Amino acid sequence: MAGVDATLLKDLDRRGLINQATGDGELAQHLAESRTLYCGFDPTADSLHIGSLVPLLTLKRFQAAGHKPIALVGGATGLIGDPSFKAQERSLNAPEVVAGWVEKIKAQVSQFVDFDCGENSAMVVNNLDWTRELSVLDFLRDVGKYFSVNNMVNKESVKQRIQREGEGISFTEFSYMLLQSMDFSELYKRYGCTLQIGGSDQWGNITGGVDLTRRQHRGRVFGLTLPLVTKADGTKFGKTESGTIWLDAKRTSPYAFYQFWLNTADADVYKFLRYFTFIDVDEIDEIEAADREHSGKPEAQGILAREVTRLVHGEDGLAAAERISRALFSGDISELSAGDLEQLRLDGLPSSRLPQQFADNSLIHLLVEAGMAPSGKQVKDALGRNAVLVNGEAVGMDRNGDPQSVFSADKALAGRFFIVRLGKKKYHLFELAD
RNA sequence: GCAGGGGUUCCCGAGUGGCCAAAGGGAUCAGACUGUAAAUCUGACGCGCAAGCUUCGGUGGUUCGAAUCCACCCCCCUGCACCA
Repeated sequence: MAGVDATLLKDLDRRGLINQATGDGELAQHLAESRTLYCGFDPTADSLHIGSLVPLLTLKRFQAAGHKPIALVGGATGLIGDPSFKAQERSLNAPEVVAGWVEKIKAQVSQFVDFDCGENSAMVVNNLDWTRELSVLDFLRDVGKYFSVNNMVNKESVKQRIQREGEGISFTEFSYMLLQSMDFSELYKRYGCTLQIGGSDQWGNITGGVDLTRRQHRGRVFGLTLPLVTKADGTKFGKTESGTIWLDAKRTSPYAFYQFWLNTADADVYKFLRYFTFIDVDEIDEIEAADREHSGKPEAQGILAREVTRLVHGEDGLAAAERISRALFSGDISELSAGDLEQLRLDGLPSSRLPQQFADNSLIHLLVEAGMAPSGKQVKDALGRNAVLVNGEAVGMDRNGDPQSVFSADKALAGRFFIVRLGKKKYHLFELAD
Protein backbone atom coordinates (compact mmCIF):
# COMPACT_ATOMS: atom_id res chain seq x y z
CA MET A 1 0.00 0.00 0.00
CA ALA A 2 1.11 3.47 -0.79
CA GLY A 3 2.33 5.50 2.12
CA VAL A 4 0.02 7.73 4.04
CA ASP A 5 0.52 11.45 3.93
CA ALA A 6 0.98 12.43 7.55
CA THR A 7 0.62 16.11 6.83
CA LEU A 8 -3.02 15.78 5.79
CA LEU A 9 -4.54 17.09 9.00
CA LYS A 10 -2.07 19.90 9.11
CA ASP A 11 -2.96 20.87 5.56
CA LEU A 12 -6.67 20.71 6.33
CA ASP A 13 -6.06 22.91 9.31
CA ARG A 14 -4.10 25.44 7.29
CA ARG A 15 -6.96 25.54 4.82
CA GLY A 16 -9.34 26.32 7.61
CA LEU A 17 -11.19 23.10 6.90
CA ILE A 18 -11.29 21.76 10.42
CA ASN A 19 -14.14 22.91 12.54
CA GLN A 20 -14.24 20.30 15.26
CA ALA A 21 -12.80 16.84 15.81
CA THR A 22 -13.43 14.13 18.34
CA GLY A 23 -10.77 12.35 20.30
CA ASP A 24 -8.58 15.06 21.78
CA GLY A 25 -5.96 15.13 19.08
CA GLU A 26 -5.71 11.38 18.84
CA LEU A 27 -7.10 11.60 15.37
CA ALA A 28 -3.71 12.57 13.98
CA GLN A 29 -2.20 9.44 15.42
CA HIS A 30 -5.09 7.37 14.13
CA LEU A 31 -4.54 8.71 10.65
CA ALA A 32 -0.90 7.66 10.63
CA GLU A 33 -2.16 4.50 8.99
CA SER A 34 -4.46 4.20 6.01
CA ARG A 35 -8.02 4.32 7.30
CA THR A 36 -11.51 4.11 5.93
CA LEU A 37 -13.71 7.16 6.30
CA TYR A 38 -17.13 8.21 5.13
CA CYS A 39 -19.32 11.17 4.49
CA GLY A 40 -23.06 11.08 3.91
CA PHE A 41 -25.07 12.92 1.29
CA ASP A 42 -28.83 12.95 1.58
CA PRO A 43 -30.86 12.99 -1.61
CA THR A 44 -33.05 16.05 -1.17
CA ALA A 45 -33.03 16.83 -4.89
CA ASP A 46 -31.79 15.17 -8.06
CA SER A 47 -28.47 16.96 -7.76
CA LEU A 48 -26.14 18.16 -5.06
CA HIS A 49 -25.31 21.85 -4.93
CA ILE A 50 -22.08 23.58 -4.13
CA GLY A 51 -22.79 23.34 -0.43
CA SER A 52 -21.73 19.71 -0.71
CA LEU A 53 -18.53 20.56 -2.49
CA VAL A 54 -16.45 21.06 0.63
CA PRO A 55 -17.12 17.59 2.07
CA LEU A 56 -16.85 16.03 -1.36
CA LEU A 57 -13.46 17.57 -1.99
CA THR A 58 -12.39 16.69 1.52
CA LEU A 59 -13.09 13.03 0.79
CA LYS A 60 -10.86 13.46 -2.22
CA ARG A 61 -8.16 15.04 -0.08
CA PHE A 62 -8.26 12.06 2.27
CA GLN A 63 -8.05 9.68 -0.63
CA ALA A 64 -5.11 11.56 -2.09
CA ALA A 65 -3.44 11.21 1.29
CA GLY A 66 -3.84 7.43 1.18
CA HIS A 67 -7.14 6.79 2.93
CA LYS A 68 -10.17 4.94 1.66
CA PRO A 69 -13.28 7.09 1.19
CA ILE A 70 -16.84 5.88 1.30
CA ALA A 71 -19.52 8.16 -0.06
CA LEU A 72 -22.79 7.27 1.55
CA VAL A 73 -25.96 8.24 -0.22
CA GLY A 74 -28.83 8.52 2.20
CA GLY A 75 -31.58 6.52 0.57
CA ALA A 76 -32.97 5.94 4.05
CA THR A 77 -32.14 9.18 5.82
CA GLY A 78 -33.41 11.07 2.80
CA LEU A 79 -36.84 9.63 3.50
CA ILE A 80 -36.83 11.13 6.98
CA GLY A 81 -35.22 14.56 6.76
CA ASP A 82 -32.43 15.86 8.93
CA PRO A 83 -33.73 18.33 11.53
CA SER A 84 -30.27 19.66 12.41
CA PHE A 85 -30.45 23.45 12.67
CA LYS A 86 -33.53 23.52 10.48
CA ALA A 87 -36.12 26.00 11.63
CA GLN A 88 -39.06 24.00 10.40
CA GLU A 89 -40.32 20.50 10.00
CA ARG A 90 -39.85 19.43 6.41
CA SER A 91 -42.35 17.75 4.21
CA LEU A 92 -41.62 14.19 3.23
CA ASN A 93 -40.74 13.20 -0.30
CA ALA A 94 -42.28 10.15 -1.94
CA PRO A 95 -40.12 7.01 -1.71
CA GLU A 96 -40.06 6.52 -5.49
CA VAL A 97 -38.88 10.07 -5.94
CA VAL A 98 -36.12 9.72 -3.38
CA ALA A 99 -35.05 6.43 -4.95
CA GLY A 100 -34.66 8.22 -8.27
CA TRP A 101 -32.59 10.94 -6.64
CA VAL A 102 -30.36 8.37 -4.97
CA GLU A 103 -29.25 7.12 -8.36
CA LYS A 104 -28.48 10.60 -9.59
CA ILE A 105 -26.54 11.54 -6.48
CA LYS A 106 -24.59 8.30 -6.57
CA ALA A 107 -23.39 9.10 -10.06
CA GLN A 108 -22.57 12.65 -9.13
CA VAL A 109 -20.63 11.79 -6.03
CA SER A 110 -18.68 9.21 -7.98
CA GLN A 111 -17.07 11.88 -10.15
CA PHE A 112 -15.05 13.15 -7.26
CA VAL A 113 -13.30 10.09 -5.97
CA ASP A 114 -11.20 7.40 -7.56
CA PHE A 115 -12.64 3.88 -7.75
CA ASP A 116 -9.60 2.31 -9.22
CA CYS A 117 -6.51 3.03 -7.22
CA GLY A 118 -5.89 -0.21 -5.43
CA GLU A 119 -6.26 -0.54 -1.68
CA ASN A 120 -7.80 2.81 -1.06
CA SER A 121 -10.28 2.79 -3.93
CA ALA A 122 -13.50 4.57 -3.11
CA MET A 123 -16.91 3.01 -2.48
CA VAL A 124 -20.43 4.30 -2.76
CA VAL A 125 -23.05 2.85 -0.45
CA ASN A 126 -26.73 3.44 0.27
CA ASN A 127 -27.96 3.30 3.84
CA LEU A 128 -31.31 2.01 2.68
CA ASP A 129 -29.52 -1.32 2.17
CA TRP A 130 -29.32 -1.95 5.91
CA THR A 131 -32.48 -0.23 7.02
CA ARG A 132 -35.05 -1.41 4.51
CA GLU A 133 -35.47 -4.81 6.11
CA LEU A 134 -35.00 -3.68 9.66
CA SER A 135 -38.06 -4.13 11.82
CA VAL A 136 -39.24 -1.42 14.14
CA LEU A 137 -38.87 -3.66 17.14
CA ASP A 138 -35.33 -4.61 16.29
CA PHE A 139 -34.53 -0.99 15.73
CA LEU A 140 -35.97 0.09 19.03
CA ARG A 141 -34.27 -2.71 20.92
CA ASP A 142 -30.88 -2.73 19.22
CA VAL A 143 -30.39 0.92 18.45
CA GLY A 144 -32.91 3.00 20.36
CA LYS A 145 -31.89 1.51 23.66
CA TYR A 146 -28.48 3.13 23.39
CA PHE A 147 -29.81 6.64 23.08
CA SER A 148 -30.86 8.86 25.90
CA VAL A 149 -33.70 11.16 25.08
CA ASN A 150 -32.51 13.52 27.78
CA ASN A 151 -29.23 13.76 25.96
CA MET A 152 -30.83 14.18 22.53
CA VAL A 153 -33.13 16.94 23.71
CA ASN A 154 -30.10 18.88 24.81
CA LYS A 155 -28.44 18.78 21.40
CA GLU A 156 -27.86 22.26 20.07
CA SER A 157 -29.01 21.15 16.63
CA VAL A 158 -32.59 20.56 17.68
CA LYS A 159 -32.81 22.98 20.55
CA GLN A 160 -34.48 25.72 18.63
CA ARG A 161 -37.06 23.30 17.38
CA ILE A 162 -37.82 22.16 20.87
CA GLN A 163 -37.71 25.51 22.57
CA ARG A 164 -38.82 27.90 19.93
CA GLU A 165 -42.31 29.22 20.12
CA GLY A 166 -44.27 28.41 17.01
CA GLU A 167 -42.32 25.38 15.80
CA GLY A 168 -42.03 21.84 16.90
CA ILE A 169 -40.33 18.65 15.85
CA SER A 170 -41.93 15.37 14.94
CA PHE A 171 -40.78 12.07 16.31
CA THR A 172 -39.79 11.20 12.76
CA GLU A 173 -37.25 13.96 12.43
CA PHE A 174 -36.17 13.55 16.00
CA SER A 175 -35.23 9.98 15.14
CA TYR A 176 -33.00 11.03 12.28
CA MET A 177 -29.96 11.05 14.46
CA LEU A 178 -30.45 7.40 15.31
CA LEU A 179 -30.49 6.44 11.68
CA GLN A 180 -27.34 8.32 10.91
CA SER A 181 -25.62 6.96 13.99
CA MET A 182 -26.56 3.50 12.86
CA ASP A 183 -24.87 4.18 9.53
CA PHE A 184 -21.56 4.85 11.18
CA SER A 185 -21.81 1.80 13.37
CA GLU A 186 -22.81 -0.31 10.38
CA LEU A 187 -19.96 0.95 8.22
CA TYR A 188 -17.57 0.26 11.06
CA LYS A 189 -18.81 -3.31 11.27
CA ARG A 190 -18.88 -3.90 7.52
CA TYR A 191 -15.81 -2.05 6.32
CA GLY A 192 -13.83 -1.02 9.37
CA CYS A 193 -14.76 2.59 8.79
CA THR A 194 -13.37 4.66 11.63
CA LEU A 195 -13.94 8.26 10.66
CA GLN A 196 -16.95 10.27 9.63
CA ILE A 197 -16.65 13.73 8.21
CA GLY A 198 -19.42 16.22 7.55
CA GLY A 199 -20.51 19.81 7.81
CA SER A 200 -20.41 21.52 11.16
CA ASP A 201 -24.17 21.08 11.44
CA GLN A 202 -23.53 17.33 11.55
CA TRP A 203 -21.58 17.35 14.79
CA GLY A 204 -24.47 16.04 16.85
CA ASN A 205 -25.23 13.27 14.38
CA ILE A 206 -21.59 12.32 14.11
CA THR A 207 -20.93 12.10 17.82
CA GLY A 208 -24.12 10.05 18.07
CA GLY A 209 -22.51 7.58 15.68
CA VAL A 210 -19.24 7.58 17.56
CA ASP A 211 -21.07 6.71 20.76
CA LEU A 212 -23.25 4.07 19.18
CA THR A 213 -20.29 2.33 17.56
CA ARG A 214 -18.56 2.15 20.90
CA ARG A 215 -21.64 0.80 22.63
CA GLN A 216 -22.56 -1.75 19.99
CA HIS A 217 -19.13 -2.91 18.93
CA ARG A 218 -16.77 -1.42 21.49
CA GLY A 219 -15.20 0.30 18.51
CA ARG A 220 -13.14 3.45 18.71
CA VAL A 221 -14.12 5.73 15.87
CA PHE A 222 -13.67 9.42 15.13
CA GLY A 223 -15.56 12.38 13.82
CA LEU A 224 -14.40 15.50 12.06
CA THR A 225 -16.53 18.42 11.01
CA LEU A 226 -15.85 20.99 8.33
CA PRO A 227 -16.76 24.63 8.62
CA LEU A 228 -19.91 26.05 7.24
CA VAL A 229 -19.01 28.16 4.22
CA THR A 230 -19.87 31.76 4.98
CA LYS A 231 -19.47 34.99 3.10
CA ALA A 232 -18.00 38.15 4.51
CA ASP A 233 -21.10 40.17 3.69
CA GLY A 234 -23.30 37.79 5.63
CA THR A 235 -25.48 36.68 2.74
CA LYS A 236 -25.96 33.01 2.12
CA PHE A 237 -23.26 31.17 0.23
CA GLY A 238 -24.27 29.34 -2.91
CA LYS A 239 -27.24 31.39 -3.95
CA THR A 240 -27.49 33.96 -6.69
CA GLU A 241 -30.27 35.93 -8.28
CA SER A 242 -31.07 32.92 -10.40
CA GLY A 243 -31.12 30.54 -7.48
CA THR A 244 -29.00 27.72 -6.14
CA ILE A 245 -25.73 26.78 -7.82
CA TRP A 246 -25.99 23.09 -8.61
CA LEU A 247 -23.32 20.63 -9.53
CA ASP A 248 -25.41 19.16 -12.32
CA ALA A 249 -24.68 20.88 -15.63
CA LYS A 250 -28.31 20.49 -16.61
CA ARG A 251 -29.36 22.65 -13.68
CA THR A 252 -26.49 25.13 -13.63
CA SER A 253 -24.53 25.37 -16.86
CA PRO A 254 -20.74 25.31 -16.69
CA TYR A 255 -20.88 28.90 -17.90
CA ALA A 256 -23.15 30.03 -15.06
CA PHE A 257 -21.09 27.96 -12.65
CA TYR A 258 -17.88 29.61 -13.80
CA GLN A 259 -19.46 33.04 -13.55
CA PHE A 260 -20.57 32.31 -10.01
CA TRP A 261 -17.01 31.76 -8.86
CA LEU A 262 -15.69 34.62 -10.93
CA ASN A 263 -17.99 36.94 -9.05
CA THR A 264 -16.63 35.96 -5.64
CA ALA A 265 -16.01 38.97 -3.40
CA ASP A 266 -12.39 39.91 -2.67
CA ALA A 267 -13.08 39.37 1.01
CA ASP A 268 -13.90 35.70 0.39
CA VAL A 269 -11.81 34.64 -2.55
CA TYR A 270 -8.61 33.50 -0.81
CA LYS A 271 -10.55 31.54 1.75
CA PHE A 272 -12.48 29.90 -1.07
CA LEU A 273 -9.26 29.03 -2.88
CA ARG A 274 -8.21 27.15 0.24
CA TYR A 275 -11.59 25.44 0.59
CA PHE A 276 -12.40 24.58 -2.98
CA THR A 277 -9.13 23.97 -4.79
CA PHE A 278 -6.15 21.68 -4.43
CA ILE A 279 -3.72 24.50 -4.92
CA ASP A 280 -1.02 24.42 -2.28
CA VAL A 281 -1.67 26.75 0.63
CA ASP A 282 1.71 28.45 0.21
CA GLU A 283 0.90 29.14 -3.39
CA ILE A 284 -2.47 30.63 -2.43
CA ASP A 285 -0.68 32.91 0.01
CA GLU A 286 1.55 34.03 -2.83
CA ILE A 287 -1.43 34.76 -5.04
CA GLU A 288 -2.91 36.84 -2.26
CA ALA A 289 0.32 38.74 -1.75
CA ALA A 290 0.67 39.38 -5.47
CA ASP A 291 -2.90 40.66 -5.72
CA ARG A 292 -2.27 43.04 -2.88
CA GLU A 293 0.77 44.42 -4.64
CA HIS A 294 -1.14 45.29 -7.76
CA SER A 295 -3.92 47.73 -7.58
CA GLY A 296 -6.93 46.93 -9.70
CA LYS A 297 -8.48 43.65 -10.54
CA PRO A 298 -7.15 40.66 -8.56
CA GLU A 299 -6.14 37.39 -10.19
CA ALA A 300 -7.67 35.19 -7.53
CA GLN A 301 -11.23 35.08 -8.82
CA GLY A 302 -10.10 33.90 -12.23
CA ILE A 303 -7.97 31.16 -10.74
CA LEU A 304 -10.76 30.06 -8.44
CA ALA A 305 -13.31 29.96 -11.24
CA ARG A 306 -11.01 27.96 -13.48
CA GLU A 307 -10.00 25.45 -10.83
CA VAL A 308 -13.45 24.73 -9.48
CA THR A 309 -15.11 24.62 -12.89
CA ARG A 310 -12.48 22.15 -14.02
CA LEU A 311 -13.03 19.99 -10.95
CA VAL A 312 -16.78 19.84 -11.43
CA HIS A 313 -17.26 20.08 -15.18
CA GLY A 314 -13.92 18.93 -16.55
CA GLU A 315 -11.69 20.54 -19.15
CA ASP A 316 -14.47 20.68 -21.72
CA GLY A 317 -16.87 22.39 -19.37
CA LEU A 318 -14.23 24.89 -18.41
CA ALA A 319 -13.34 25.59 -22.02
CA ALA A 320 -16.98 26.21 -22.86
CA ALA A 321 -17.43 28.52 -19.89
CA GLU A 322 -14.37 30.52 -20.76
CA ARG A 323 -15.35 30.71 -24.41
CA ILE A 324 -18.69 32.25 -23.61
CA SER A 325 -17.30 34.55 -20.99
CA ARG A 326 -14.65 35.85 -23.34
CA ALA A 327 -17.11 36.42 -26.15
CA LEU A 328 -19.61 38.26 -23.98
CA PHE A 329 -17.41 40.25 -21.68
CA SER A 330 -14.33 41.07 -23.62
CA GLY A 331 -14.81 40.20 -27.24
CA ASP A 332 -16.68 42.13 -29.84
CA ILE A 333 -19.87 40.22 -30.39
CA SER A 334 -20.25 41.41 -33.95
CA GLU A 335 -17.13 39.39 -34.75
CA LEU A 336 -18.80 36.13 -33.83
CA SER A 337 -19.52 33.73 -36.65
CA ALA A 338 -22.65 31.63 -37.00
CA GLY A 339 -20.58 28.70 -35.81
CA ASP A 340 -19.42 30.58 -32.74
CA LEU A 341 -22.97 31.56 -31.86
CA GLU A 342 -24.16 28.02 -32.38
CA GLN A 343 -21.38 26.89 -30.08
CA LEU A 344 -22.31 29.41 -27.39
CA ARG A 345 -25.77 27.97 -27.36
CA LEU A 346 -24.46 24.45 -27.04
CA ASP A 347 -22.09 25.65 -24.34
CA GLY A 348 -25.00 26.70 -22.22
CA LEU A 349 -25.65 30.34 -22.98
CA PRO A 350 -29.38 30.80 -22.33
CA SER A 351 -31.12 30.92 -25.65
CA SER A 352 -34.48 30.69 -27.30
CA ARG A 353 -36.12 30.98 -30.65
CA LEU A 354 -38.23 34.00 -31.41
CA PRO A 355 -41.81 32.98 -32.05
CA GLN A 356 -43.04 33.17 -35.61
CA GLN A 357 -45.37 36.05 -34.81
CA PHE A 358 -43.09 37.85 -32.40
CA ALA A 359 -43.99 41.24 -33.84
CA ASP A 360 -47.38 40.94 -32.15
CA ASN A 361 -45.77 41.05 -28.73
CA SER A 362 -44.07 43.86 -26.92
CA LEU A 363 -40.34 43.72 -26.40
CA ILE A 364 -40.97 43.54 -22.66
CA HIS A 365 -43.12 40.48 -23.16
CA LEU A 366 -40.53 38.76 -25.32
CA LEU A 367 -37.73 39.27 -22.81
CA VAL A 368 -39.84 38.11 -19.87
CA GLU A 369 -40.93 35.11 -21.91
CA ALA A 370 -37.29 34.26 -22.53
CA GLY A 371 -36.68 34.30 -18.80
CA MET A 372 -34.41 37.33 -18.75
CA ALA A 373 -36.43 38.91 -15.95
CA PRO A 374 -39.16 37.65 -13.66
CA SER A 375 -41.50 40.53 -14.33
CA GLY A 376 -42.17 43.07 -17.02
CA LYS A 377 -41.59 45.87 -14.56
CA GLN A 378 -37.92 45.00 -14.34
CA VAL A 379 -37.54 45.00 -18.09
CA LYS A 380 -39.36 48.29 -18.27
CA ASP A 381 -37.02 49.71 -15.68
CA ALA A 382 -34.04 48.47 -17.66
CA LEU A 383 -35.38 49.84 -20.94
CA GLY A 384 -35.92 53.17 -19.25
CA ARG A 385 -32.30 53.23 -18.14
CA ASN A 386 -30.78 52.12 -21.40
CA ALA A 387 -29.75 48.87 -19.79
CA VAL A 388 -30.93 46.68 -22.64
CA LEU A 389 -28.54 46.08 -25.48
CA VAL A 390 -29.42 44.14 -28.58
CA ASN A 391 -26.32 43.15 -30.51
CA GLY A 392 -24.52 45.90 -28.69
CA GLU A 393 -27.03 48.60 -29.51
CA ALA A 394 -28.93 50.25 -26.68
CA VAL A 395 -32.68 49.91 -26.97
CA GLY A 396 -34.97 52.27 -25.11
CA MET A 397 -38.54 52.18 -23.92
CA ASP A 398 -39.68 53.84 -27.15
CA ARG A 399 -38.89 50.65 -29.04
CA ASN A 400 -40.98 48.46 -26.76
CA GLY A 401 -43.92 48.31 -29.10
CA ASP A 402 -41.79 47.70 -32.12
CA PRO A 403 -39.89 44.43 -31.76
CA GLN A 404 -39.91 44.10 -35.52
CA SER A 405 -37.38 46.88 -35.83
CA VAL A 406 -35.32 45.62 -32.91
CA PHE A 407 -35.11 42.10 -34.28
CA SER A 408 -34.99 42.89 -37.94
CA ALA A 409 -33.24 40.31 -40.04
CA ASP A 410 -30.79 42.78 -41.53
CA LYS A 411 -29.38 43.58 -38.10
CA ALA A 412 -29.07 39.96 -37.04
CA LEU A 413 -25.68 38.39 -36.45
CA ALA A 414 -24.99 35.76 -39.07
CA GLY A 415 -28.40 36.53 -40.48
CA ARG A 416 -30.45 35.15 -37.61
CA PHE A 417 -28.97 35.70 -34.15
CA PHE A 418 -29.39 38.44 -31.57
CA ILE A 419 -27.48 38.67 -28.35
CA VAL A 420 -29.57 40.59 -25.87
CA ARG A 421 -27.94 41.95 -22.76
CA LEU A 422 -30.03 43.10 -19.82
CA GLY A 423 -28.04 44.85 -17.16
CA LYS A 424 -24.38 44.06 -16.89
CA LYS A 425 -24.39 40.34 -16.71
CA LYS A 426 -27.54 38.80 -18.08
CA TYR A 427 -27.28 37.58 -21.62
CA HIS A 428 -29.69 35.74 -23.83
CA LEU A 429 -29.32 34.50 -27.35
CA PHE A 430 -32.34 34.87 -29.61
CA GLU A 431 -32.65 33.15 -32.92
CA LEU A 432 -35.09 34.10 -35.63
CA ALA A 433 -37.51 31.36 -36.63
CA ASP A 434 -36.86 29.92 -40.07
C1' G B 1 -61.60 17.72 23.42
C1' C B 2 -60.70 22.30 26.55
C1' A B 3 -57.89 26.85 27.33
C1' G B 4 -54.52 30.36 25.47
C1' G B 5 -51.43 32.31 21.35
C1' G B 6 -50.93 32.60 16.11
C1' G B 7 -51.67 32.51 10.34
C1' U B 8 -49.91 39.77 6.41
C1' U B 9 -46.87 40.70 -0.07
C1' C B 10 -39.69 36.10 -1.18
C1' C B 11 -38.03 36.19 4.36
C1' C B 12 -38.39 38.83 9.09
C1' G B 13 -41.96 41.98 10.75
C1' A B 14 -45.52 46.60 11.42
C1' G B 15 -50.52 47.51 10.65
C1' U B 16 -56.63 46.36 14.59
C1' G B 17 -62.58 50.35 10.12
C1' G B 18 -61.07 54.73 5.45
C1' C B 19 -54.95 58.51 4.50
C1' C B 20 -53.30 50.34 2.61
C1' A B 21 -50.77 47.34 -2.73
C1' A B 22 -50.20 47.61 2.81
C1' A B 23 -44.45 50.89 7.53
C1' G B 24 -39.46 49.23 8.44
C1' G B 25 -35.43 45.83 7.69
C1' G B 26 -33.24 41.87 4.80
C1' A B 27 -32.84 39.52 0.09
C1' U B 28 -33.36 40.55 -5.11
C1' C B 29 -33.26 43.59 -9.89
C1' A B 30 -31.59 48.12 -12.56
C1' G B 31 -28.57 52.89 -12.80
C1' A B 32 -24.13 55.90 -11.21
C1' C B 33 -19.11 54.79 -9.41
C1' U B 34 -15.86 50.40 -10.51
C1' G B 35 -12.51 45.52 -11.53
C1' U B 36 -18.37 41.35 -14.82
C1' A B 37 -15.68 43.55 -7.15
C1' A B 38 -16.79 45.82 -2.19
C1' A B 39 -18.71 50.14 0.05
C1' U B 40 -21.87 54.18 -1.12
C1' C B 41 -25.81 56.87 -3.52
C1' U B 42 -30.40 56.50 -6.72
C1' G B 43 -34.66 53.92 -8.66
C1' A B 44 -37.66 49.38 -8.74
C1' C B 45 -39.54 45.48 -5.85
C1' G B 46 -48.24 41.64 -6.06
C1' C B 47 -49.75 41.34 -11.61
C1' G B 48 -50.02 44.49 -15.99
C1' C B 49 -45.99 48.60 -21.10
C1' A B 50 -50.47 51.15 -19.56
C1' A B 51 -55.61 52.05 -18.33
C1' G B 52 -56.37 48.99 -14.62
C1' C B 53 -56.69 44.28 -11.96
C1' U B 54 -56.03 40.84 -7.82
C1' U B 55 -54.10 40.42 -2.40
C1' C B 56 -53.38 40.14 3.99
C1' G B 57 -55.34 31.22 6.01
C1' G B 58 -60.77 29.92 3.88
C1' U B 59 -66.04 31.00 3.41
C1' G B 60 -69.94 34.01 4.48
C1' G B 61 -71.65 38.54 7.02
C1' U B 62 -71.79 43.76 9.24
C1' U B 63 -70.57 48.54 6.93
C1' C B 64 -70.90 53.77 2.19
C1' G B 65 -66.06 51.43 3.16
C1' A B 66 -62.49 45.64 6.19
C1' A B 67 -55.91 43.08 6.42
C1' U B 68 -58.49 45.42 10.46
C1' C B 69 -65.35 44.07 13.29
C1' C B 70 -68.74 39.39 13.58
C1' A B 71 -69.83 33.97 12.53
C1' C B 72 -68.32 29.39 11.00
C1' C B 73 -64.33 26.49 9.04
C1' C B 74 -59.01 25.03 8.05
C1' C B 75 -53.93 24.96 9.66
C1' C B 76 -49.77 25.85 13.30
C1' C B 77 -47.91 26.51 18.36
C1' U B 78 -48.20 26.12 23.89
C1' G B 79 -50.46 24.01 28.11
C1' C B 80 -54.09 20.77 30.17
C1' A B 81 -57.21 16.66 29.75
C1' C B 82 -58.46 11.90 27.45
C1' C B 83 -56.53 7.26 25.62
C1' A B 84 -53.18 4.82 30.09
